Amino acid sequence: MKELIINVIKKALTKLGLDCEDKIEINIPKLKENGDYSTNIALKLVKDLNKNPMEIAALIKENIDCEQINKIEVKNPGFINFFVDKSYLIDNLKKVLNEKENYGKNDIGKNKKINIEFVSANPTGILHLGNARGGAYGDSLARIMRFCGYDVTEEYYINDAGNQINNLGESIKSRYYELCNKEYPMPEGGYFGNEIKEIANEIYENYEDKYLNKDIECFKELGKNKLLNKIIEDLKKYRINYDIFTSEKEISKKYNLNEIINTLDKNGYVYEKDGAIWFSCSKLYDDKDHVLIKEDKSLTYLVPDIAYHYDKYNRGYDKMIDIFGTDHHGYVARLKSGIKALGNDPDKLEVKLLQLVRLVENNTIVKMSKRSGKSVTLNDLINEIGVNAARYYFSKYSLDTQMDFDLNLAKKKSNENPVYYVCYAYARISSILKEKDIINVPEKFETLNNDDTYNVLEKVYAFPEIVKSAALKEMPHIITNYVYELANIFHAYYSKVRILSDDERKTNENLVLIKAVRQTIFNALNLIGVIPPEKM
RNA sequence: GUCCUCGUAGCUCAGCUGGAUAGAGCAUACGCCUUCUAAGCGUACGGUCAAGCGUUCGAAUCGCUUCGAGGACACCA
Repeated sequence: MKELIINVIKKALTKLGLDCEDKIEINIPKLKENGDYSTNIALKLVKDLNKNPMEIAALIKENIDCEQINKIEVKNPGFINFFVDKSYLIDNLKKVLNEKENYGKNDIGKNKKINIEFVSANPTGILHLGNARGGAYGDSLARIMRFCGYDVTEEYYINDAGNQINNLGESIKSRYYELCNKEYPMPEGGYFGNEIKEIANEIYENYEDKYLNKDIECFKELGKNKLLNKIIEDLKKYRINYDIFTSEKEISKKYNLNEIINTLDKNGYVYEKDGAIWFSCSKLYDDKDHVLIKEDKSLTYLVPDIAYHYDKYNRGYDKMIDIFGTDHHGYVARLKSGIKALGNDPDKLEVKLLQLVRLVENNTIVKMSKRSGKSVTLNDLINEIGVNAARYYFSKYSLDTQMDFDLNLAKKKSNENPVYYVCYAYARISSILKEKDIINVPEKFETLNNDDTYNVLEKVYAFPEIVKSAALKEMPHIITNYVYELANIFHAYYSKVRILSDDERKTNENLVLIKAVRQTIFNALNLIGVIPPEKM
C-alpha cells in the first residue's frame, strides 16, 4: 500500500513537472484523524518552489487520482493525508494464512553473506548474564537476518590458547591438589568459580591421586574441554545453535602467526622498541601503538585475533558483525587497524557494543567477576525464570541501555514478564481455534467492517515492514516491541468482540482474523527465540 | 586528562533517514468475570525529553557547550 501511495505521488509530481522522487517520504500518522498514510513532501519542496507549503500540497492533491484512495486531506502546516480503501487488509489475511511460518519474510538480504560472531566467552568458566544478553542479541539478529534472506553464519570464537587457558589449568590443578591434601599455589589471575572446583572434584573422584604427577597440559585440556562442552550445552538450552566454532589454536596452526607479523611489517606497520615488537596502529585508527611480540618473545592476544579476522575475510563475507561488551571498545580500533594493515576493508566489519549487565543484590551493585566467582550464570537464569522469559527479557532492550539485574527481583517478578502477556494472547487464540477452526478464507469481510477490526488487521499487515526495519537497523528489540503491541491490540479486541457466535459468517471471519494474529505472533516470537505454549 | 556509550513520567524502558497533541509497562486510584482463558480489558493520575545555545517552516531526535552516570585507556585477554 505504501508503494502505491509513493507511486501516486510520483505521478502527481511528474505531472507538475517536478523531479524530486527521492524526497518522497511516507509516514503512518499517530492519530487516526490524520489518515492512514501521510507525506510531508510539500513541506520539503518549500525552498525549491519558493511557495507556501499549503499551496504546494493543494496542487499535489489536485493531481492525484486513484480509486483505492478514498479521501485526501491537506492539513497545516502542509501535510497531505491519505485515507485508503481497506480491502488490501483482507487480502493480506489470505497471505498470512497461506504463507504461515513464512509470513513476514523478504529477500533484502539475497546473495549477501553475513557472519555474526557473539558470546565467544573464554572456556575458563561458565556463561553469565552478560553472555545471556549478548547471546540473545546475536542469535535474534541472526534469525531476523535469515528471515530477510541473508545467508547468515553464527560463529563462536574459542580462545583456547594463551594465558587464560594456562591459568585455568593451574587453577584446576591447585583445587585438585587441595583435594589430595597437597599444596599447589593458585596462579595470579586464577579462577575461583564453583565450576573449577567441580572439575577438580570430578578428577579426584575418577582418578583419586593419580593425577598428581600429570603435567599441566593435561589439566588445561581437560578443563577447557569440560567447560566448552558446558558452554555449548547451556547455549543450546538457550536456543542458540552455532554454525561454526573457530578455535584460536586452529587459526594459529592454519596461519603462521609470524607470517602475519611479517606481512604487517612488509606493509610498514611494525617496529621494534624496548625489546618488544610493536604494531603502529596509530598510523591507522588507534590513538596508541600496541605490542605484538613481548620482550619474552611470546605473542600478545592481538596477533591471533588479527589472524582470526583475516581468516573471516578470506571466507568472503559481505559483512561481519562482532558483538563485544563495552569494556572491549578500545579494542575495536586496534582490530580494524589490523584488518586494514593486511589489506582488507575494515568497513566490512561492524562491531556492536553492548552495555554490560550489572548485578544487583539488595539494592547495591555487586562486582561480577570470574575471578571471584561472584556472578549469576546463564543456567541460574534459565532455571529461575525459564528460557522464554530470559530471551524475551534481553530482547526487550536496545544494546545501549545499561541494565541492572536483580535475580531475586527477577524471580519474584517473572510472572510479570511481558512474555506471558504475549504468550497469553497466543494461548487464548489457540484455545478458541481448538474449539472451532475456520471454514474458509473469505474474499471480503461482510460482517467485520469497523475500526476495531481494522486496528488488528493493520497491525498484522505491518509485520513484514517491521521485520525489514529490525534487520536493517540491526535491532531485534523492534520485533519484541511490535509483538507486544500486537498482543495488546488482540487482547483489547477479544474483550470487546465475541469471537464465537450464532452468526456463522461472523464467526468465520473472526476466526480468520485471530488465526492470522496467532500466526504473526508465532513468527515474531520465533525471531527472538521464544516458543509460545498452546495452553496456559 | 583523552576517548566511547548513556541521561525521556515516581520506577523500568520505547520513541533512531527531524514532522502534527512525546508513548507503553510497573506503581497509585477507580471500574469490568451468568457468555470463547481476568496471566485479560477500561478510566484517571503522572513530563521543563538533564541544562543552555545553535541549525530548521518544524528538534526528544542533528551540531556545540556544561552538568551527571557507566565504561575504556597494559609487554592481561
